[in-house]
Amino acid sequence: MRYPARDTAAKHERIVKEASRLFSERGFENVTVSEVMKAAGLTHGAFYAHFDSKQELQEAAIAYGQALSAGRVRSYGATKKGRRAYADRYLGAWHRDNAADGCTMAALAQDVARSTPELKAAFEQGLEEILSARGGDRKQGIFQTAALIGAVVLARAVQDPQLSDEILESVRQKVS
Amino acid sequence: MRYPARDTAAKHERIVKEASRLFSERGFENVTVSEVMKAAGLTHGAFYAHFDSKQELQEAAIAYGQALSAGRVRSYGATKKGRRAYADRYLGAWHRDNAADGCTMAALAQDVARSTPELKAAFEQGLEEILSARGGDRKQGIFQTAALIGAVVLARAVQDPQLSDEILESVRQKVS
DNA sequence: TGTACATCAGTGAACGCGCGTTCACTGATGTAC
DNA sequence: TGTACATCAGTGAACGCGCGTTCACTGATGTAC
Repeated sequence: MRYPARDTAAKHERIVKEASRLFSERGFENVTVSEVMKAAGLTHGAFYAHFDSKQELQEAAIAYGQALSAGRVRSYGATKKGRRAYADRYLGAWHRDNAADGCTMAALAQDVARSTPELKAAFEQGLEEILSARGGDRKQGIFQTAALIGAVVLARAVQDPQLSDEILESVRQKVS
Repeated sequence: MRYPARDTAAKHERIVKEASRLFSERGFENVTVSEVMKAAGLTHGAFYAHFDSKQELQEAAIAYGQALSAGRVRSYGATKKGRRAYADRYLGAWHRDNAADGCTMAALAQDVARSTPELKAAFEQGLEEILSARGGDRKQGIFQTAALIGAVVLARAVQDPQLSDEILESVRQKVS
């Protein structure tokens, strides 16, 4: 049947949103098109009415996730205080334990690094928006962003919860 | 045929070594058992004479790669000068462009984060060895390690070579 | 305004390919006597 | 020392499963007249 036209855009965004969450949680390769569509409340066949390929969905998901991150940075404000508060939140246990709703870069940067130029371009555009939203010195922004990402990536990759906490806490203390 | 017994251990290590290189370059999911065995000069069927599963190979590869990294850190020395030289090398274009022969953490930390406790344990043990080999203040070591990893991960994930260089250079300047 | 028809998002079965894993087989090596 | 035999790393074909993608079909919606 033909479905209400104005619902289509909403469904499209729901697919992208669920893809972003699932990819962030498990990586591109460990999430199937069917899973994404199911999470969006549809069947897998309809996927190709929205995207040409899984690869294209990955691009949309990265762009979406990066835009969310940029919005979050912006909401903290481009001040010293704002950046401090953002860093503390970023380095918190909640963020470490909820990759699906966390920073796209901390979840998928290595997957992006191995992928296509298009995907890297979407990632890069998001990074630039984040750096701009953050304000302050650009070099310092890059440095701090790298430290935050590295900290969360490490904290998620170790087995011992105490060491994981120690990593987050150490970077929280040292990051300006 | 029965093959020379003393060659077996060498072949086993060759499999692990090639697995470590290929996994670092393309991630666990994008490398097949056949590819690893071919790189080691064998056919895929023989794989199961060495390992119970691909998962077990991943564990061996992470342990191997982390041990290599620890050795590299150790070779630079646990001094301020040594750490400085190590950081400069780590943040160089060569390392960014040669993930196969680079730091396991910068290549596979996110894959490990999504994987089994066994894999995380192997990763963690390597990290502890690296921190110990690095010497100096532990918190500072953790912070610097996070910044280095984050920088290389970001530099590999962006599309524009100039931005990639800028990321490495910024972190090189800011890292103590 | 009412009617006929084209559209196209969505469904669910099916296809084809690649991957991890298994298995029957090989034959040089090491061991028992 | 020589001979018979068990071993087991390695080979390559095969299996089975899951995934991305395709496709024939549906039927409410929007449009032409």
